[in-house]
Amino acid sequence: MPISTKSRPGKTRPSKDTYHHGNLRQVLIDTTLQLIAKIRPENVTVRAVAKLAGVSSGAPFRHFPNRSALMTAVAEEAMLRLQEEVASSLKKAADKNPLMRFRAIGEAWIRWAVRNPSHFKVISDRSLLDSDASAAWRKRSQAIQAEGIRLLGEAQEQGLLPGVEIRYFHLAGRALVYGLARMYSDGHFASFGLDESRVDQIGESVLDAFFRVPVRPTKNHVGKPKDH
Amino acid sequence: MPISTKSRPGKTRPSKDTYHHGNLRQVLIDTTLQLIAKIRPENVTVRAVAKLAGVSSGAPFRHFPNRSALMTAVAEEAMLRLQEEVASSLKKAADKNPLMRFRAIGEAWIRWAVRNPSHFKVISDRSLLDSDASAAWRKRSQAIQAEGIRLLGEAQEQGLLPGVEIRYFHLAGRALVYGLARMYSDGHFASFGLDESRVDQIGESVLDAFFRVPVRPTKNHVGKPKDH
DNA sequence: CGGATAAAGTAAGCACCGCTTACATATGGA
DNA sequence: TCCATATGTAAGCGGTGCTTACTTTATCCG
Repeated sequence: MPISTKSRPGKTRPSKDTYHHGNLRQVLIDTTLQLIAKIRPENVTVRAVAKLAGVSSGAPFRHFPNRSALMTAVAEEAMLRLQEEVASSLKKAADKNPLMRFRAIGEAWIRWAVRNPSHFKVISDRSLLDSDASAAWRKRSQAIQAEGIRLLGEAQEQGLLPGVEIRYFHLAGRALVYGLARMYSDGHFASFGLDESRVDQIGESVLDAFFRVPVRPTKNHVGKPKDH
Repeated sequence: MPISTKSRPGKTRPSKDTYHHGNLRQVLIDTTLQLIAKIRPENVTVRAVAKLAGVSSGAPFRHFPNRSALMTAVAEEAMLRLQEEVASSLKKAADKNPLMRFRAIGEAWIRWAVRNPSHFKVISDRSLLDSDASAAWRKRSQAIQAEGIRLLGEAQEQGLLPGVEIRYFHLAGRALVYGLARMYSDGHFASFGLDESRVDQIGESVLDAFFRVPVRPTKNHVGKPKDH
């Protein structure tokens, strides 16, 4: 079980002693996440969210103009967490070369997608979201992109990427990481003979392949079975 | 406009002069594709398909047990086309080395996804499909996988992939291509500053980056504006 | 304070959805 | 020829997103 269901940014006091809820907006967001952890996000209904939150089926529409807006609010939280994960990953890799720090972004991406499957689902399936999403959403997403491109520029200056167009190398990295996370999320792993519980190690190996890190002969591929 | 809407495998004679339709099953599949070309597949309703095909809203359920089964039938056609595209791509690359033939599979994948967006959409969003899809579907998919791994094995024997684990190199290639196609399909290109009409050339450049093909100095990046 | 006003809840209902049931019609084999 | 079967229709069930009309509560200002 991911920790997604625990509320975070808001206080989430679902005390419904009074007629007015007090903090229904945040409670609805958290409740939606709770449901996405159990059933596919496209099957989450506003009515079910309202019921679980203990309000009438019309109440959510006082806080969100429509279902997509609710999902978009969830996506905003998701993107915030991704940005945090990326920042923490970059801090850990501060001493490494720019190419490896670029890789650290990819690792953070995969780690985030795996540990927050509910968040990832709602972000990756944009049909659930408002057509032009929120400004905050776009900003965070683009900040991560910009950092990646900056790092690749540094790498090229240091001669780490001879003859490579960084614009497309960046896009390739993004597509790689996004594609892998989505394959995991969509349950494609089984048809590739992959063990879902080893997704972290698989992610590392895939990045090794992308960055052409030579196979380490004594690499321990056992790994812990699961931690949840 | 993609050619997806043109019927192919069936004769598709939607003549509804008689009470009985004659070939409703195939007509429904083609009609579904027509609709997916216009609206998101998750918004395609059975009722709308039935109406467009000129039958009652209950008629489709004589041919498909549920909506997912209809979508799965569309996906089967899609996978058939993908396999054809891969086969043709491999035939053209017959004289090249195994690594470049592996790349040719990826090129076919992207080309297929771009030219048959309706098909791609229905295949990539597995939540629309029956949980365990069809046997034919899985078989075709796995045949393509097997060919890719075989080619990488050959490449390694010829020393073209020193120190790379082919299992993960294969997975990386698949994730790369799938991720790029999905980014295109989901409209992520705009937020990456990419021109959707140049997707073919972008795909080539991304594969260049993945395979570390050096930048060709005189590469003409102008290209035609659009052909549709 | 206290009362107007706005915010935020409820209940009921609309059109549409996937899917089922009961019935009507056509087809093809004995 | 006749009837079993395949395949269409019409009507309807429960569930959906969302709206409307109404009710209750919080807030703010004279």
